[in-house]
Amino acid sequence: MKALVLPALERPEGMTTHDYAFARLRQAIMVGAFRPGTSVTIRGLAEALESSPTPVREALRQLTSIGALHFLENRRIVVPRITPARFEELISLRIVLESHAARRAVAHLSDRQIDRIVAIDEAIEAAILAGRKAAALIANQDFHRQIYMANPDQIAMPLIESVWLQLGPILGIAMEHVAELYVVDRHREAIDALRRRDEDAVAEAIGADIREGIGGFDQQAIAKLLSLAG
Amino acid sequence: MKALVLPALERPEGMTTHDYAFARLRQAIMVGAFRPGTSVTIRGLAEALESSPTPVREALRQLTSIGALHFLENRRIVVPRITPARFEELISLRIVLESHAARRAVAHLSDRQIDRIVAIDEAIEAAILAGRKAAALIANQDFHRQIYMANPDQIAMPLIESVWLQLGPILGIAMEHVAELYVVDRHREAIDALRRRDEDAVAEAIGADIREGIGGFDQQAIAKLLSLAG
DNA sequence: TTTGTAAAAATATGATCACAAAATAAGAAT
DNA sequence: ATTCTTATTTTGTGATCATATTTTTACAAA
Repeated sequence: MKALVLPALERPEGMTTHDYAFARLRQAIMVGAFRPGTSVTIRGLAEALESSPTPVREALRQLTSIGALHFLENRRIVVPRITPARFEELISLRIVLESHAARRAVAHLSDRQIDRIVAIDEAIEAAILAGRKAAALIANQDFHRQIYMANPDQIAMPLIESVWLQLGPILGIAMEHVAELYVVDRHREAIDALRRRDEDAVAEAIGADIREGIGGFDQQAIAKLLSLAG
Repeated sequence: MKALVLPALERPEGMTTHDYAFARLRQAIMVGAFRPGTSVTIRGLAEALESSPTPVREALRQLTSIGALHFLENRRIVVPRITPARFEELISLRIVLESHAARRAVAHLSDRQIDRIVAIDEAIEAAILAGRKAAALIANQDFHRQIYMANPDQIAMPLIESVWLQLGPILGIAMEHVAELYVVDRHREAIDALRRRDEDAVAEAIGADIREGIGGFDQQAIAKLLSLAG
């Protein structure tokens, strides 16, 4: 049993052990730290997190509720495997959910907020140029999140993050096998549409961004990645 | 502290205490057994379920992950309140998610499966005529679920159920204040479209079903319901 | 080598308990 | 009566432990 290492994460003062375990495990999955098919144990993670089974088990149960992990009938806990068909489903769900969320956020975005989103986009490009893959991924998610969250009554964000989590493990593999990031994104187009408050154009740009970005790997490349993940 | 009663639910042999607690609480929320704003306690539910805090807390944590409950900063656990704006967001999300899920299920539905869906639709009408509101609600959900689940690689169902759960408490209130159910549904139209394997028509019918069904209460009626829920 | 069986180890589960935080109740001061 | 303070009760949190299930290992039989 090799010792388990999780990506570091700051623990704010006053945060409960459970909340910290959940946040840290969630981030680990989100950035692809676990490979598909990996099995984890409650005790093992409790040790890695320097706590006890109880709060860890609660965190794991939550993660299964949002599709990030699977409890098998055996009571084994595994990182879900992804088939090409499942991958395609996830991407199409992203497109539907996020173009919808983007459209409904447009009316609530102030110029100030758009400026901040532009700054995030610049951070993404800087991270890509520096080869900081995980940082680029996080910043890219933040770009999308800042748009969708502008809608104060927004409901979709947790669902979208659930899809992101389910894509996490495959992203991890993709990052391993892609030497340099040449991310094609439509962020500029989305920003221009936001500035014009053009809801249709925003929805279209976000949809295209997803389709041509992570979802844009051709089927052959995906199949190869997924076979490596087996 | 009045004793808490939960809708009954059969417990399959071999089901863990945690799974049972989750299933029962989930169903209770889904059929509107809890009013918005209600606060629950771990110990109280453990007593009602004749178990201990540990498995109940795990179930509650899962339910918060899918938006069915809220852990406040106070550490109090409450059934979320719903504003008119939130309600509208939920309905629009249902439309987007479910018409998408329905469209992608069409190609996988066999004639046999469609026959079963027709049978469910008849069960819905029977329940409505008999005034069995909760049964009608459950059957209606089953109608939708059977369609979406026909897609074997389907990912959206858990997200859709999350939205259903968030609508549960308002449905409970609606059921209390509507003497007789006169549910307008587009199920026949959806079934006809399924038989023709017409994806666009199926998506359209499902969208209309949601829009004109639960979502079809006019804004004034919703506002009244929501004020009662406060 | 392969297959089947039994012992051992590892693991998930759920109840319990000590502790901390929060809410409630009770009483005093204004 | 109202407000503030204090004491009591209630409640969430997290560690621990006994138990049951599962997995792994060890070993015998084919």
